[in-house]
Amino acid sequence: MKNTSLAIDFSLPSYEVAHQLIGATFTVDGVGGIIVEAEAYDQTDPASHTFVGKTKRNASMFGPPGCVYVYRSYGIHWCLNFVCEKEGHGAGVLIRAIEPIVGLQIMEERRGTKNVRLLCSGPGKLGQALAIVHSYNGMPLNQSPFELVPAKKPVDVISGPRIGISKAVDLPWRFGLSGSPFLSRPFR
DNA sequence: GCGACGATTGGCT
DNA sequence: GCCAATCGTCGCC
Repeated sequence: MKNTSLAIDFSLPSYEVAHQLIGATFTVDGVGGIIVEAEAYDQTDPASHTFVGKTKRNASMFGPPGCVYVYRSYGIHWCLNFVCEKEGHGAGVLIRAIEPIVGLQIMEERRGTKNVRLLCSGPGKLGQALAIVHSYNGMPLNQSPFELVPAKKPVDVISGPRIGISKAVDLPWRFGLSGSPFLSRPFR
């Protein structure tokens, strides 16, 4: 499948947005790179944080599309999502992996490694490398410190089952840049 | 108030 | 491959 989008349309269903995001460049305070892996979630999905309805934690995912949803994972990591579809729908995309491009040295320092493959190859690592903090929760993507630039050329996108979930494990809502060495795990 | 459990990671066997 | 770390959120008593 080819990603042919010229702009990210966050009013689309989350699986469409996740597909469009592959190949886009995303930075926080000028640090980041190319999104190579993302997963879609929505309210009809038992694996989604929003499946149980609106709560204090997931409230921003029921907010306007094009904003971020930040949550704490396993009491340790900060994970980053983009809100999709329509206010009140509870849909979003988890950003799982980025190919590090800009601000490599800063990311190396934050992550404590010089192995570029280990900088952003997972939602928790990415959160640490880009210094995602809870105060970003609900903030719009189209303004500082965020910058999101769609892929300029079509890229090869592959899909498969999502990772680390126990419900709806068969839904192929994980999307990735074909052949990228910067994925959290390979597609098969 | 209390307990179970994660959209994970990194270190050890 | 297995497992501990670590804590906010949610569900139930």
